Amino acid sequence: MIESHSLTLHASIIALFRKAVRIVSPDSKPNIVLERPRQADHGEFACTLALQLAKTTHRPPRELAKALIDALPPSKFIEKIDVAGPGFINIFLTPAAKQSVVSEVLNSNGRWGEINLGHQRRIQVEFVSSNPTGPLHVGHGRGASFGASLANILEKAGYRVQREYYVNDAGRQMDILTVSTWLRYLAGFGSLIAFPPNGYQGDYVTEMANHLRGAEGARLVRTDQAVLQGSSGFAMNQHDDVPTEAQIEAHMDVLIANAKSLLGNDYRIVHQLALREQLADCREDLEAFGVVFDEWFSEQSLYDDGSIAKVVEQLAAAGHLYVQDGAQWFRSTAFGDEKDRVIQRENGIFTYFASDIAYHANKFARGFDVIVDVWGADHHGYIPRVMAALTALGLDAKRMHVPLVQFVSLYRHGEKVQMSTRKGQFVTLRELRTEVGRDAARFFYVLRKSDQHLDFDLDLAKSESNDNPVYYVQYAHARIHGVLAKWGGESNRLSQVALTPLNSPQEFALMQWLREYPETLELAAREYAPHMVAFYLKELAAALHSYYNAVQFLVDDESLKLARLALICAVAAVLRDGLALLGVSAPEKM
RNA sequence: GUGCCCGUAGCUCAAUCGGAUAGAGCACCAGCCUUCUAAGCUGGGGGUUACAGGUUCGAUUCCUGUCGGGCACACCA
Repeated sequence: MIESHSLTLHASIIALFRKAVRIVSPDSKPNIVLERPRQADHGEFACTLALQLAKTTHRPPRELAKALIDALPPSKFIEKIDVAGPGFINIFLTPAAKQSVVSEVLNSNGRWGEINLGHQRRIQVEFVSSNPTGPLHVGHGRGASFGASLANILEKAGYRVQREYYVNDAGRQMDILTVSTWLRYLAGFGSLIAFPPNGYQGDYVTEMANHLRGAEGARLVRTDQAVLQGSSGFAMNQHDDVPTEAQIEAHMDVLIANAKSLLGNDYRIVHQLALREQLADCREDLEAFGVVFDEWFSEQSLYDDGSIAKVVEQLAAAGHLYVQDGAQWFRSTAFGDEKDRVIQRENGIFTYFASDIAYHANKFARGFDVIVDVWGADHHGYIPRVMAALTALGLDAKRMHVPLVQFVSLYRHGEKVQMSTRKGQFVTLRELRTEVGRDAARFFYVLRKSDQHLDFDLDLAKSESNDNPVYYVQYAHARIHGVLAKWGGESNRLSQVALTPLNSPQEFALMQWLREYPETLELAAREYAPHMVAFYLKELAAALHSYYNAVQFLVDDESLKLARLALICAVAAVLRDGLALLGVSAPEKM
């Protein structure tokens, strides 16, 4: 990390206050915090130290504030200090201290905003992790945007980040996809079996069936009687009664079992084809969305290498398991969960919870200092049991964090669009990307707090995409580039120019925003809140547009011109950097 | 029923670990292009922060309760 002048400025002012406290109130050890006042006439920094100390010292805050200011050692950065309101200490920087940020940005080689919050600790961000049973939909898009932006921000904040996708390639949902593909394949050879209501009904399944036919010919065809052997047959068309949920699931169980026994080792061929095609599709889709993973971690591998059996043994050996009704239970209530959880079913099959324990134990074994799981909000009840299991294994569950991303509701023609992956009635991420564009989609997704429901109005996003705030930010960047292009000089020169001509309110406002960039990133990284970066960029763009309308850049006064160009060049650099963190492009022309 | 999240301008949302006069965008009204991009700017109206208490110098923020919305409460994944 570069030694930031901005941070030393911040730190040096805190150091001044620490000295002042030693004189005014030697016994106090307060946590000294500098705030950014919302209003410009409250200075560049504000300190609430006097208000904090008032309680313990039993002295009026304004009097304390005055005493602190008197005791403050002089600083070349500080123009003046005021006491305001109930006892705020407002600090006003000298013009030179404010202007210096411009050359800092321009001389940072694109590293402005880097902070050392992470101290190069290893952090894993796992996100999306959607079942590879169909195309990603708009809900996954939010998780993808959030996770990818968060990972970028954490990297900028000094963490070594690994981006991971957990592939649920081992469960029943994959079996259902496999059977669905096979049934479509059979239908292509004249099978009359009714397609089960809980099968995957999207067109992509038929496509995979065609690929299967191309690769294997008629080799995998079996008779309808054999495929349906042992099923109640409710799903045949002649049946009028509406089947119950349990009947539907039982029917699927029979189909899966029959498929496995009828196809033998060839079942794996169908399974692998479906998995391979879905993963490839998913990866391509995400990459086009600007979301790239370092690792695609297979759930199946945890079965194959015995990891799951191993953690279950570990838990058993530690006395955390018991048997009831033939199933094996984990006593998670001993670790704060509200009820105990089944880890191995009566039929001997491990639950998803079991593989999840093994997966998280594996993450810890890989040596990450911090583990971040980005989950949908509907999984919130799942957190305590995973934490419980990790604690039971002797791992430090506090190193795991689970930011929850709330649902996305899609609106089309003013009506809520119902989404169901199985029935194939959903708007896919791919469709969304095509309709509103990658930049708008990525920005729109992180434009609200992750724990807030997101209403995505497709018509608005499509028909009035010019109103999308992303264009506002990108336009600021394009405008700056336009000016620099018109000027035609060497941008590198600008990092050396004298900045003293910059003294208008708009210029000081812009410089203040530039200085806040690292602080915004620190907060966003701390709180796992990429939306802060999006809001920051809107503010910075607003300050730029305002400035753009107020002054002329290419003026005759050479020193004034260069100083102004240096300022907007620095603004462009920060806009570009911030947009990149969010996976949004920074066009030079619009 | 129990647990978690949420409730802020007409609408969509912010608000820097409790800070100063709660801010933007959209919509509405009035202005600004002979000059570097008007996808822009300037100004204006719009609020009992769901409600009632509590904690303190200070509460949208923390605590309790009520009302309203979402989600979760499997030997599913």
